[in-house]
Amino acid sequence: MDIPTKSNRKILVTQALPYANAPLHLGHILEAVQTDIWSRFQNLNGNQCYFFCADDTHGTPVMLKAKEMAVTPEKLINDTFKDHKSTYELFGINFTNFYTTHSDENKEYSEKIYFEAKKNNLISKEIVEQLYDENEKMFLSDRFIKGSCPKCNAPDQHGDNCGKCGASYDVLEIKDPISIVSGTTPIKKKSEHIFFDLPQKIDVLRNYLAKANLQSPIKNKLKEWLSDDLKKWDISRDAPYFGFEIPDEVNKYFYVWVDAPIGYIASMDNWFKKNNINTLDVWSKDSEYEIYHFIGKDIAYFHGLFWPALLSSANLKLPDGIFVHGFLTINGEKMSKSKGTGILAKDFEKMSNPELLRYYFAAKLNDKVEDIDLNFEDYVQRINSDLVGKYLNIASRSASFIKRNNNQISENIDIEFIKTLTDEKTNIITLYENRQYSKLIRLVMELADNVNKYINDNTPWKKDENDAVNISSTAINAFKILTIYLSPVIPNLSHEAYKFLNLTNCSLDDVNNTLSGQINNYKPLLKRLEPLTIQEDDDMENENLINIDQFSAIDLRVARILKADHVEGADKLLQLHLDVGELGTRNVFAGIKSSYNPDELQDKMVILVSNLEPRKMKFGVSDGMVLASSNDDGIFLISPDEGAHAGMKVK
RNA sequence: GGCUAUGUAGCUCAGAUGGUUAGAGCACAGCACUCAUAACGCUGGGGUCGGUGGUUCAAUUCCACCCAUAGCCA
Repeated sequence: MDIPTKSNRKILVTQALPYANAPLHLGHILEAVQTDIWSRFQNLNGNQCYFFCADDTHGTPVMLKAKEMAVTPEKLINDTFKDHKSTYELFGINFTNFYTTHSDENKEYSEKIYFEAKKNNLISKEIVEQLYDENEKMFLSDRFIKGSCPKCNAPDQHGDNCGKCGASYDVLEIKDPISIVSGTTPIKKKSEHIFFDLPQKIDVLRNYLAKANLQSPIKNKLKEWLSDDLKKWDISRDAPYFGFEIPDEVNKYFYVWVDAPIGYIASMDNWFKKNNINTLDVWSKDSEYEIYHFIGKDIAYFHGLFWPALLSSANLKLPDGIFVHGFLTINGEKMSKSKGTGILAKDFEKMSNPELLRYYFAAKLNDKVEDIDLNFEDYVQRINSDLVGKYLNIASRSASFIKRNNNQISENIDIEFIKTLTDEKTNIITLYENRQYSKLIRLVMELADNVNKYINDNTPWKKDENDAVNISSTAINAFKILTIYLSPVIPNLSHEAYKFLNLTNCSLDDVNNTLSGQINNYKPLLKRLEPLTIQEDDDMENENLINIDQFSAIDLRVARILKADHVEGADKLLQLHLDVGELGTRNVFAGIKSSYNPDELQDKMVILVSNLEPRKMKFGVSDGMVLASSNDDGIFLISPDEGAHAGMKVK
């Protein structure tokens, strides 16, 4: 499906909202760069394009993360907001507005859309039975449950499917379920949930699929989902839940996936209000705006089905297109914190210039749903040979001749040669428009090769000064054109290049103008890169600083070992019965068998982490942890000085 | 387990709706140049296009199965 190429289009783009429980990683940046390049290109090409985003702040993971950090969810999302915003700035992401889903605007639009859906008979209620954590007084979604597979009995399996035998099951069927949140055994409990009647929207969705600008694999996937049994969508969560309360209900909250996409509208509304644009006009069915969402393949379901259905239920405009990209891998590996391959976006700055990562991503991005690999060796080669060796080299090698001419550009240039570059403008536009950035980069670099060849063939160093200046001026004009072509990808470098050329920001139309007057002395805009290494994080300790509240959250107690026993079948464990004074007695399994005999432990005083979540083990539940220091030499229990008695707090 | 996508030179990727010797950039080798950040230019080596079988006069391109990777579903 072709995007219209008329000019003066009004376009709104969004990227997926980053979740507010963690810093951004490079995968977030991949999407931001893809979207930002597209948005910058649209403006470069004379359209009005606005780019909106927000932090996605609601839901259980934020709530639990805040609890873990011993702060309020509001504090967590405020801090994360600042962090996300500054990280995006580092990579030159040029949002029109970066907002938050925890906002008045979002509440307003969530309620508005919900009421419309209700008015249109799309809302119903059903009783749902779920696992419930009595300790935390909360219902548990599948991801917060572990237990044994009901088919093969494999222990420690996730809520809805078994990693051992591949079986899938309802979370209620899992054997010996444990709440990951509290470590206790949940009970089954019923409660009323609110549902959105997705099946009623099937024709709308079919029609949408036929008309919208979607990549064919995504279209097929959505079709497949549509022809499966569409079920009603559970849009409520019971308290406690960090989110918006559902109006006219008691203790019911909107599921985060309801108000997250509505956050696109809220972010726009927040900015529109200050700029005299009517949000409902923009989102009306006969809107003059085009709306596109850039997302990762993991959330195609929500954006392709739920979101249009939700919008349609409130009679709003459906997005003109959804552009889906694949995941980012690093040096061929999936990003994973434990393997150390999940690079935080902020840490990348310590390794290399973020602007150059934009170029690298552009050189690999296309309109497909394929994963993209960031390979460090490839990255260095690519930057050095493309940007330094080809593109910037044109300016570098031409500038010296112009300098001898008092930096005066000649207007007597090789028009025919310049035409070979300006002739590519429509191709450049098409490639940007269709998000075929990798082809675009290849094309621009081919042009840069041609310019270098042109200089080589014309040997200005062998010519008299007049000819040399003409040849070099031709090359500098070519450099200007290439700079304009690349400017959505490398805005900062382009800006520096414009300064060298004595230009202010250029639009795509400016490729047809020739330079005149003086330019400035050329200073290398980029040095060749050395091979990249993942830095051992010097700031690691800083990053991991905890505050006093977090430390206070750990309840350390002096405990006396009443009795220690061997545990049958355990290689490393001893079972300890502890007297913890006012807290009573505790059963703890400690991995100290290699260094201690049970009888030498009797009456020994130790330090207990008393509020550690209980851990269910094969041999029973371990309720706490005793502190010990260890290395290859052995394990050494930590004891208080004489005089301390069981139950005393340690701080 | 079912379905989908991907698998092309050391690396990153184009491409072929089946048809003479499969392409580019980088890396590598040789030559040349000296304006430029040991940059640039020219030439060259390098691939049985994931594997096996089938359809066909002809397949890397179509079909089946298999393997690897990614994803979706139950």
